[in-house]
Amino acid sequence: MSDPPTMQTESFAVFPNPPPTELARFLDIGGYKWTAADQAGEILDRSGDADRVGEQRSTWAGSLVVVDDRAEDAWRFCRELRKRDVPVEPTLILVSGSRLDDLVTRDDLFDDFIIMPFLPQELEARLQHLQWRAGRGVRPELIVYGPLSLNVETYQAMLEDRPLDLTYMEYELLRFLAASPGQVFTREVLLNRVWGYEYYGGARTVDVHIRRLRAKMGEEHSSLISTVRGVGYKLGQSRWQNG
Amino acid sequence: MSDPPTMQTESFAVFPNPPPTELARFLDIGGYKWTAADQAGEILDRSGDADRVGEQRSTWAGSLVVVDDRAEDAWRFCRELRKRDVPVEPTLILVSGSRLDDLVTRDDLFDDFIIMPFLPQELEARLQHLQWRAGRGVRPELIVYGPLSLNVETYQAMLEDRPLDLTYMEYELLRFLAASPGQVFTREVLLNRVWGYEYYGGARTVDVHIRRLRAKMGEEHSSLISTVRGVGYKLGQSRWQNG
DNA sequence: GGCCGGATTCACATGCCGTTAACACGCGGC
DNA sequence: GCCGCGTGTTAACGGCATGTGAATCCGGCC
Repeated sequence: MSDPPTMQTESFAVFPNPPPTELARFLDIGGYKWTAADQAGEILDRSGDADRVGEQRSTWAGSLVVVDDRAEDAWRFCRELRKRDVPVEPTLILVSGSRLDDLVTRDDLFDDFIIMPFLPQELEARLQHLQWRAGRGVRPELIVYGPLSLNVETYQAMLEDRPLDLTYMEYELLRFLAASPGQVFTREVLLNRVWGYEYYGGARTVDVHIRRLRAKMGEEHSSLISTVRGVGYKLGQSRWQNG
Repeated sequence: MSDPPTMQTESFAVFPNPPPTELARFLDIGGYKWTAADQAGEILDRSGDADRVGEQRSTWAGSLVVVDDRAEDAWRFCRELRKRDVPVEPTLILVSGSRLDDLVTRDDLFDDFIIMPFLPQELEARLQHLQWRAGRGVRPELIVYGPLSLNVETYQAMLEDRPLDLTYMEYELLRFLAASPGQVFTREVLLNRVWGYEYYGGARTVDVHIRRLRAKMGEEHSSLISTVRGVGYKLGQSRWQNG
């Protein structure tokens, strides 16, 4: 039936190794997984061979190829990737303005390109659009804390790979807490930020919703939300406290 | 009127009218044929009707849409073009850096984009690459999700190999949902994206169309569209593993 | 140990919100 | 013009999420 939300073990293949710092920074900050290589072989070896033991078999979200100094190597890299049946697509080319002419007659080797130096927002948008074209949709926006993960787009919550079905208010409250794990929020703050600034209700309302959340989380995880007596609630324990 | 019979008079549809001078200059210098318009209707009228006398029937190489001041109009332009059976594709968006955010969640409306102000060489390369892609027919015309499949070109919907006959609005709504399976859309978003930004109507309208869709899908498949209480609707199950 | 403030738990009333049916309007065809 | 159809609106219904009050429990403090 409907496939589970693809747990992103998918990573991007990046040429060259090491990639330009601005690219590495972008990928790391954006939370993308990536693997750099100088030879297409290194990538392809890691793809197939499920029988290879002890090593994680990777699937690929696409490839990012920098065409600059080592232009010939870069294009060879692309050509290699396209040859194999293991799709490491889509391919996005990062090209310096002076090498724009390299693109002509090579349309078959890439799916999109971007000029360096690039705006992070532009690269973000291009990657997203490529993913969309590939039928993968936008990569899910997830809030993860320990065993808990919230998919903001589908309004789904998972606890240790089991779905948690929450009501609207429960979800909103949990999402707010999970957005700042470890931070304590007073009931008043929670009422303002989750229920809305114009909301005037008793402070007990928060208590009850916390209670319902804990109940749905089950006994073993109910302590994920901890009470700070006299103050309010927070998600998770502070590390320095008692331990 | 005296073009050689083999000569296609393909030109680019351009929004808005008049386009920014830098774009007009680029097109003229590059020897591209183009026609600017403010309404998609002007473009579409010029497409069909071969019997229309004294007026040149045009075929289109693609469309160039500037998203800047009149962003809403621009997106409506794109949407109109995508709806019709007359393909005015591929679509390239020219967007100012400050409006890059407009691109997210609109992946279905364009094939590529470029940031203004642009390098002529970059636009040249993008147009060429788009043409190359178009020749290969890369654009997917089938949307498939589980037992449901939509043929975007023929406006036909199938459910478990049985044809579903849907009205126009029903089809548009279902297509929009199916384009991002699992993602929840509020009624407001659906009204904006499916009915159009200029549409102001009651939110109940969405409910009723969802109801009609579910009815036509039959009892066994009506759960394909799931309700997220307090939020909106989405395509796909609320829980993906047995439950 | 007793007192007290605060947190937890339970039960219940309320009203929001999704569902559904029925109707009104506009448009195109016969 | 009439009729059928696609579409949007309105209203009634009903379920369930939500909020509230009260009882109970717990932890800290004198």
